[in-house]
Amino acid sequence: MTVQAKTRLSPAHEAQKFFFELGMVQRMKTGAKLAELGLSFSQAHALRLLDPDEPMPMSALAERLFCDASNVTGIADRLETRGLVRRESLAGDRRVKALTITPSGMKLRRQVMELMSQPPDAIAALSDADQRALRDILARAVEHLRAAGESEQAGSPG
Amino acid sequence: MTVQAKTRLSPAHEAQKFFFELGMVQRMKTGAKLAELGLSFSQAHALRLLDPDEPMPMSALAERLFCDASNVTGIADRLETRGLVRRESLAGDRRVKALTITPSGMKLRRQVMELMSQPPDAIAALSDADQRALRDILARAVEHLRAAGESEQAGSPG
DNA sequence: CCCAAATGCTTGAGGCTGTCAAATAACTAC
DNA sequence: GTAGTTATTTGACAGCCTCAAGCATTTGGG
Repeated sequence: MTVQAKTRLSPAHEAQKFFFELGMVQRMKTGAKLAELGLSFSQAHALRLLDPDEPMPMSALAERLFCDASNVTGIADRLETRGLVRRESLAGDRRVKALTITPSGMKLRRQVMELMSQPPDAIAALSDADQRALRDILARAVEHLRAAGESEQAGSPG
Repeated sequence: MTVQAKTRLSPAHEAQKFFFELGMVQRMKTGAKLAELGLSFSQAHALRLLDPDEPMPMSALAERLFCDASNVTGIADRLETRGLVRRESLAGDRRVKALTITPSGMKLRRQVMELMSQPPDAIAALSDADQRALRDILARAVEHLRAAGESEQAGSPG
């Protein structure tokens, strides 16, 4: 018979609920803005991951996109068709094809970066103190993420 | 020439970056767990949105899924084929078909709820104080979300 | 040197999500 | 009761995603 019968969720669970809701809305909104640029979420994300100064092998992109290599073929096809990206066979190993951003790809990429790094209104509307606190807490969470990722690579993959 | 040359991003922008990264990883992980249950993300989300005690018209579900009504037809088809859900024509208006969860759908729904409301490891690993602070800040953010949503419904829709 | 295994990408089949436009059925209002 | 509206479905189309199979290239053992 505690007082908190109404909210029987743990703070982490409640946070997760809010996190999910904010993420959902944000995904819809950026999705719509990306559609105006003629890009799907995956295409935009791929464009963002490509380093303008360093061609990236398609397999490396697949890894960063957490998806199958065969999937990247299609995504690269569409980006290349639109002239945003070029396939270049690596000199050292002619099997690997590295993706290079073209000038027009660079231009679009800048728009995508701008658009996707914009915090959602709900976060922009928070007080300065809240924004800082949120940033710090999420930074710590991401740190845990990386720590877990590394121990997974090395030790017992549990 | 301020000191913060290293991190030239605003707190909100940095928060957004971390938020995106955490969301991305979480999506992958829950996606994998859902796949083990034979559910796609959309199917799981739909199952979650269905109130066990209150059949929901397909159009209402479409609205909550932020997608076209014709899309819900397919999702409902797949859920119904697996016996998780039933279409029931509304007594008052035989055009609308409301979705009801079947007993086996209820069972799976409970698993989905459990699975998707679980906070990601990165958040579970935070201190109690951080978890509470995160919950409170995100709660305020969600409040802004709702406020914006309501003013959008009523006032000038931008 | 040559063949086998490994590697990087592509292709094809198949399933899911999503959109739009058109069709159908049922309700509402004049 | 006829015209217009509304809820769902269908069909066409495109993208994402996976798996298995195929092809070219590289690597390594004999």
